Amino acid sequence: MLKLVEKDLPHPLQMRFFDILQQEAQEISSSNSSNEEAEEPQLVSLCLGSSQRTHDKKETSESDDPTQDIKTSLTLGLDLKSEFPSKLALDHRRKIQLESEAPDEEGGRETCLSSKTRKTTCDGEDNEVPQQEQVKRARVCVRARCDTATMNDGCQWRKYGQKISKGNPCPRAYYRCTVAPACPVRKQVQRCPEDMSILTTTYEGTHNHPVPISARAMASTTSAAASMLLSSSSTSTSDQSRLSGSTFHAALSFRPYDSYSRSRPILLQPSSALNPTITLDLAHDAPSSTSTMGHFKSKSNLGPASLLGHDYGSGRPMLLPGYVRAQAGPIGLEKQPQRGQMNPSTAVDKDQQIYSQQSLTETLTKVLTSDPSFRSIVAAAISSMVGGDKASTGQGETGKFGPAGL
DNA sequence: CGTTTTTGACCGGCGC
DNA sequence: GCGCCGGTCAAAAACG
Repeated sequence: MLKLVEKDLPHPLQMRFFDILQQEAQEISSSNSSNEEAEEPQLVSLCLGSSQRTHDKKETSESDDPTQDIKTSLTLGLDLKSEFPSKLALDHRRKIQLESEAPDEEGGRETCLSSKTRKTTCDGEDNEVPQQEQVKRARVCVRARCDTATMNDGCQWRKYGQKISKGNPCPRAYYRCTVAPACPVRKQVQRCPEDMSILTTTYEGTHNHPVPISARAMASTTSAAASMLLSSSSTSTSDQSRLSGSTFHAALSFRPYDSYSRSRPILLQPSSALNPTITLDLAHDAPSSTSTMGHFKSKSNLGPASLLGHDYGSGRPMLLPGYVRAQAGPIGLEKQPQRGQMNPSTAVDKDQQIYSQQSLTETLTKVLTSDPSFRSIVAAAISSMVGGDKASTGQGETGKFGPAGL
């Protein structure tokens, strides 16, 4: 059970921040048929997973229509159920099970995330695991200028692997959240080869524990972004008409996040990956460290080309709304009570970095949650991508997000 | 000595 | 079927 303790709220700004998030949540919930979430709006476990489609096509009724796959994989939102861990910590659960019981009792279920996971068995609860957990999860990719090895998002992470990915000389590091032993959240960190000061952090999964205050900014940011995918999927495509007038430069994309760190910021690229990935580009036109968020950018290889970054507005990086700029600097966030060990090896000026990153993520969240024009853009992009068929795609648990976020 | 990081091996998915 | 690739595991090393 994931409850957010209001008393943890450190600062009026945070309160305001959460207000915005809750407003957004209400919007979303009202626009979706989801009902159970509305009962306990304070329970915040963001489920970025997709629904209606299993991760392994072998398990599903295989769909010949790729667009159908996309349609059914767009569900994002909060999972407010109490059985959260059983739903979201599958691979960790597997690990626990392996430690405590005989492994591989019956390798029938293939609901876990990783390929390895599929090799071993998730426990019997899997029967109750919604399909949402069987699909690849949405990912939120954050690009930001960062001098340290990882962005300090407030959570504790443990590195469990590193790989050199093809096409990028910079190694990709794999981290998992260690705030809670069974937290399924993972992140991947990779530097942009073209600009080593830009760090690409991809978050996947949902924390199954209350996130530290210091982590809520990022968690909420990524939650909001992911929720945007969901809420937008039920928005009319007529919103596309608003694109050209929008302040934001955005394109939506569902593509292998892996290719994200490549050179082209917007890339139309075929993909079989079903992980919806939304990218928050904080690095564009932003001075390092105190970066005002350059713009929000998400990309789609599936959406119409007109959405891919060159068709609405001037095509130039957007200008931020005034309030964003105003808050771009370090703002009154409480100093982190616990900083975790995000980056033990670096951090010469850690405080400054923390401040700037927190302000950055918070500002981003505000953009995501409060700017209707942006919502429209994303909505239009998704709508076009899914062929306008929203609402009907079985968004069982959708439409909510809250401070706990990812 | 417990925890974290490193790093080679392993596995499954996917494209050819 | 084969090879490439991304992601994860797990033993060893490093660290505090």
